[in-house]
Amino acid sequence: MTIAPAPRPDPYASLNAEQRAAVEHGRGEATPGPLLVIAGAGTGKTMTLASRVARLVQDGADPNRILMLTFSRRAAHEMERRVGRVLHAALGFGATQQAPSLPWAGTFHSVGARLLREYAPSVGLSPQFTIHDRGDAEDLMGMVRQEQGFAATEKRFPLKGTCLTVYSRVVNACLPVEQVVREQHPWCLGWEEELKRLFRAYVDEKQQQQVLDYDDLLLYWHRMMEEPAIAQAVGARFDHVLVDEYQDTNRLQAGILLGLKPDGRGLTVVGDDAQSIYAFRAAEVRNILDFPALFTPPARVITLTRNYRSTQPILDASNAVIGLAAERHAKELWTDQAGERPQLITVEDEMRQAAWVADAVLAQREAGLRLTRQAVLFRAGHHSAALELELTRRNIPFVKFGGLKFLEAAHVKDLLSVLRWVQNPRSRLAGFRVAQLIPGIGPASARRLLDAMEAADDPRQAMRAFRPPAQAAPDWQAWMQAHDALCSSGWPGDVEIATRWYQPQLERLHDDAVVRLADLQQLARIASGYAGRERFLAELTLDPPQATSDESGAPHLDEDYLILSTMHSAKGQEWTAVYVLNVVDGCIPSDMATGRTEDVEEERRLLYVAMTRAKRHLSLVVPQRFYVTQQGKGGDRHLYGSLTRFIPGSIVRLFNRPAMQVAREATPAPQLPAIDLMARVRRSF
DNA sequence: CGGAATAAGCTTTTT
DNA sequence: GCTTATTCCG
Repeated sequence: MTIAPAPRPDPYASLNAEQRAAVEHGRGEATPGPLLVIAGAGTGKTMTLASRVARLVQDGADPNRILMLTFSRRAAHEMERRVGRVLHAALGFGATQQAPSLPWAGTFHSVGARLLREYAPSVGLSPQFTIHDRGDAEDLMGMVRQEQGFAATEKRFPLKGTCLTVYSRVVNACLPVEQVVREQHPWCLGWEEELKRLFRAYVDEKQQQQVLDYDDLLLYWHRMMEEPAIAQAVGARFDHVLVDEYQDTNRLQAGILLGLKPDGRGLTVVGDDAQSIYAFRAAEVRNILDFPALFTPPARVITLTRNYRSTQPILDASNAVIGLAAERHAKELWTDQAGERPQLITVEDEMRQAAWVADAVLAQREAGLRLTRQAVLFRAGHHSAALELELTRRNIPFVKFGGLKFLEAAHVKDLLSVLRWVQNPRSRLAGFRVAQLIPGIGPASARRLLDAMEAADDPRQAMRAFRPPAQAAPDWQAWMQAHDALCSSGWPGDVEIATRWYQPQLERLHDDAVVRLADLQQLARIASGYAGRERFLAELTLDPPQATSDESGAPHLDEDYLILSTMHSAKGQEWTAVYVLNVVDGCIPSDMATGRTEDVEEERRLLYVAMTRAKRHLSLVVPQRFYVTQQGKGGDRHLYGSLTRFIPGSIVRLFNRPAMQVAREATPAPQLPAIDLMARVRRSF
C-alpha cells in the first residue's frame, strides 16, 4: 500500500505578525544580526523559537552547526520535540521519515560538559573528569571544611551548605567574596578570610580529584572562551546560537555567549523579564534588559504580547499582580478568549486546603478534564505534604516535580559512589564514602587509604597494597574482589556487581533494606538505558530523573495522574486547571525572602509565573491557619496567615471569592469529607 | 580506632 | 522531622 503525499500545510501559517517577524529575522542574510525576543507568558515562545530553527534549516542551515541552549533539561527535550515537528511539516516528510535532529541542543551545563571534555587536552583538564552534583559538592566542601579545622572553631563557622552557597554565588555572579557575604549572608561577616582560604582548598581538592561541580562547567567554559584562539575555534563551529529563558542566565553565561559571538551575528535570545525567578542562583535580569545595547548596531527587539494560553479574566488578574512590580519591561498580555474569573478560596487550615483541592480536582475530572491537564503548584517542596496524604488516602494518582530527589537517598548515593570510585580512583569523596561502608573501616582508616592512593602514581595499585585493620580483613577482601570485577566487567553488568557487593552493607545499615533495594533495581533499569558507565555517571548528574512519585509506586505512563509541582519547576508548562497552594504571606513571599526588596520582587514574579500557567481554571487557596515547623525554640506552632501582599484590595475584585468558607467555620457539626459517591462507585468498575 | 548513642542545630527555589 | 558534632563504650 502506498501513502499518498499529504497536502503540505504551511507550518508557519498560524504565526501572528510579531512571531513571524521573529521567525524570519535576517532571512536572506548570511549571518543575521543579534535578535532579542521578549515573549510574555503563553505567547507562543517555544513555537516561535522552534519555527525559527526550522526556518533556518529549511533555508539551508546545517543542524549540526546550530547551538540551542535552554535553561532546563525538560525545556531542551520540549524544544527538540517541537523543532522536529515543525521541521517535519515544513520539509513535507512522510510519516516514517525522521526530521533532522539538533545534536547541539541542551542546557548550558550539559553543553559545557561536552565541550570541556572535547577540549580538555588543550586546556590541561583531564578528559576523565567526573561531575559533582549539589550533594557531592556539599560533602566535599564539608570534608575540606573539616580538614582545614573550621569545624571546631570557637564561634560557629558557617555550615558546609552555606559555604557552598557563598562559593557558588561568587563564581556565578563573578563577585568578590566580601561583597557576596555583605549582601547575601551578612551573618557570616567576619569570616571572609577563612572562607577564601576554604574556597582555595576546595578548588585545589577538586582539581586534585579531577572533578568538576556544576559551577565549574560554566566557569571553565567561560575561562576557556577568554582565550581568543579557542573562543574563535568554538564560535566558528556554530552558525546560529539560540538561547531560551534568557532572563535566567547569569553573568558567566552571558560572558560565554559573548565569547562565542562577539559581534552578536547569528545570536538569538528569548525571554521574559517578568518571569525571572532564579536570582537566588545568580541569574541576572540585567542580561536581558541590557542585551540590545551590547552590540553596534543594537540588537533588534521583538515583543510578543498576544497570549494564546489563558482566558482574559486570568490574564487580568495576572497582569494586575505583575503590574505592581517595581521595575519591569512594560507589557500587557491580551487574548480574545473569554472565561470565568479566577477563584480566591479561603479555607481554615492546610487539611481543609488539601480536602478542597482534592474535591475540586475530582469535580473537574467528572466534568471531563483528565488529571494530567490539572496541576497543583506550591512555593516549597514540603508545602504539598498534607495534600499528598489526602491524595493517597483517596487513591488519586499523582506525580511530583521538584522537591525530594531519588539521587539524594543515601543508598543510591552509596551505589553511585562505588561506580564513580571505580571510574575515577582519584575521587576522594566517592572513596571516602565507599571505604566507610566496609565494616571495621571508619574515618581514620579511610583517610589512610585515600592518602596512600592520592600519593601513588597508580591509585588502583595503592588500593590493592592497602593493609586494612585486622578485623576488617575479610570484608576488605570482599570489596577488592568486587572492585577488580568492576574494573574488568562490561556495562550494564557493573550495576549488578556493585549491588551484589553492596546488598549486605545495605541490610546491615538500614532496617528498610527491602524498600531501598527496590530503588537500586530501579537504578539498574535506568542504567541499562545508557551506553556505558562513564556516560551514565556523567549524564545522570546533569539529567537526573525529574519526577518522584509517592511510595505506593510510580503510576504507569498510560495512566492518568495529577501533577504536583513547585512553582519553579512549573516554568514553561501549562495546564487547563491550576491550583496554587498557600497563597499567604510567609509562603509567598516566603518568609526566607522578605529581607530585601529584590527578593520580594522575585517572589512576586514567581506568583505571576504560577498564575499564568493556567489555561481556563485558576484557583488560589488561602489557608487561614497553617503549621510551621521552624525556629526550633517553641517547637511547632500555628501561624495565622493573611492573604499574600501581592494581592491587595485593589486586585482582589478580579477574583471570585465563594462564601463557602464562612459556612464551614460557622457549622459546629464535625467536618465530613465531601465525596462524590456516584463517581466512586463508577470508578470501581 | 571504630561505631553507637546522645545532644544540638536547621529547614526555598535548581543546574 | 533530619543532619551534624560530641561523647562514651567496646
